[in-house]
Amino acid sequence: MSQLSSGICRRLNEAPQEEIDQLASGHTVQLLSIKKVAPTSSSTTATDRFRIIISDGVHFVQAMLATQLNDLVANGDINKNTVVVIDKLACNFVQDKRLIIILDLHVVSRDEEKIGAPTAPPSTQDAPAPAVVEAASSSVASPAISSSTGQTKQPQPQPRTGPSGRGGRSVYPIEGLSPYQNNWTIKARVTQKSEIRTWSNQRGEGKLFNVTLMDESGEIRGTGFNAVVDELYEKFEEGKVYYISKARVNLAKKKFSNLQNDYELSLEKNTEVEECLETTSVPMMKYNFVELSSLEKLEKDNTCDVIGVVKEVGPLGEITSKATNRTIPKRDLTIVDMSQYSVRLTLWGKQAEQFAADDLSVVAFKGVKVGDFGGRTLSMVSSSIMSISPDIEEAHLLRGWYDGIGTEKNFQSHTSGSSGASFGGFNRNEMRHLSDVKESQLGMSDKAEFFSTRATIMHIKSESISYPACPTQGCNKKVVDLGSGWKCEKCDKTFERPEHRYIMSMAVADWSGQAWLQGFNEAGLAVFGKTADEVHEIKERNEAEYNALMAQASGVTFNFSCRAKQDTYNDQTRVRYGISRITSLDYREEAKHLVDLLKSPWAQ
DNA sequence: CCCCCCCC
Repeated sequence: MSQLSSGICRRLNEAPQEEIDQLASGHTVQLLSIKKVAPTSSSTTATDRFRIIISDGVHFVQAMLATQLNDLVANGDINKNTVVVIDKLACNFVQDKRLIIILDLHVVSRDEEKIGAPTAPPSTQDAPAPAVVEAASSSVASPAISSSTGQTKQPQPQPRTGPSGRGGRSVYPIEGLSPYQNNWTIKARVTQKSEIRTWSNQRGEGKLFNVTLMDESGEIRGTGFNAVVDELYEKFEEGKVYYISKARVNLAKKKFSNLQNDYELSLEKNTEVEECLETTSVPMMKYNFVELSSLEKLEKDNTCDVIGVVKEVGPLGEITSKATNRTIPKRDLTIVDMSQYSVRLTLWGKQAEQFAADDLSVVAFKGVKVGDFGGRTLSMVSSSIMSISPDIEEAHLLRGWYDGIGTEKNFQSHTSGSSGASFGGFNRNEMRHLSDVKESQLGMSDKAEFFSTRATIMHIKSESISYPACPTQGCNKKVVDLGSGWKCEKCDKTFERPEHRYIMSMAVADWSGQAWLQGFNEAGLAVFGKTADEVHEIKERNEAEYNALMAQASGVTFNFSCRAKQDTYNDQTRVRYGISRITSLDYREEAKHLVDLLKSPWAQ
């Protein structure tokens, strides 16, 4: 049986604020209960908070587990009756309550019985009872603590203990900040500082910037508006540590940040910021990594932290923003992790241009945004941080795994899904035979369904394979021949000549059956190797040559990604299969896939 | 008080 540090619970409950620091570590306690407190947002584990009742065998008190220790609960490392040594804690005085936060601990033993018959410590006039933090939205902490003895405690009046810590400052852990307290100072590292951004909408206009502030207990986002931008923007430097006080604590909007904090700071005109040169106790960066396999559980537009091996570095490209018409450099990376998933991650601007990691580097990303194009994608945003080969445990683990066995692995991509067209590589997991597509009635429900298939073109309806389209980039609407020119109703413009685009219907077959697929411009280009304009011109000029072209296209095999969807035409409802992607067979890839199949568990 | 972050 373990020896507990009897007396510590009572002391934690009674010690004045300035003495708590001396109680901060080395105590052996038993965890009587670990309970998740009401989460503030739906399903993410990132925001879970655990309330723990710790016992010294005589008394028990409540504490919160710092969120960076949540894994201990998730992994089952700590449990009811686990005996641990608290290596670090912080106590935080909130109005008439005190809030104990366990910052670090290690397990002494697990399979223990409950030790002793601990009771709630006697209440004292001088010491506030431990706070119960229910959730971000609770405006008043619950006065009750649950316990095996069924006792409850009433909140005690809060004695105003004087500020402690360096130079008369009361340094609070970020984790303990809440709107219900003033006179705090945090000591935090700026891990990220945004550009100054301006906005203009119905409610007005202005400018702002964000910083991410971090200490050993947690992190919080700070925002400064307008005049505060002028005041503080230059003062903050990424990587430096500051004492910050007199900022307002507001509820955070979770959708726009994955920081583990229910609150954020509004930096005000009178907010005090002073650089602190003693920085050793403040860690450099905090991550809350999610596995790539679990990205589908996150909603679009959430942000997350991921760490992966950069398996592919795409070429530098650029896109033209539809909203602003500006061109923006971009580069796609494909990253993979130990969950054996891969995902595309897009870099923008300078980061896209200057990306220069070695092949197969481990790269950590903080605060990247989740997209749902063809499944799941990730994108850097202004508040994201990319760190190449970071010196952190997760990076070393991943490095070792990848170099050891990861190289040989196949990675599942996030490109199936039912949310959009297929992207990138051909998705073999959605591979169906044509008979299977029909038998399983894909597309017979109300929503579109997606599948891939390898099939051979048997016949192309050759009477009409293209239409005259508007040449405006991205319009593609059919234009009307006015005799004097071609008019686009949508663009309200007349053009000297149209740009033909493919629209074709073709019969394809595999060993199991056949189907009619609808193909558009991309499909025509792949099948004929010519633009629709060129083929149109051939058709006008030389019927025999056109027919030869059609004949040539038959008998060729492609991989198709298709969208199956019901539609009704002339009172007849049927499923149509649209080609969303078509690729020529790459025999090397096909053979590799066959080898993978042979190696897969169900082939053994 | 922002929360846009672009394209397929």
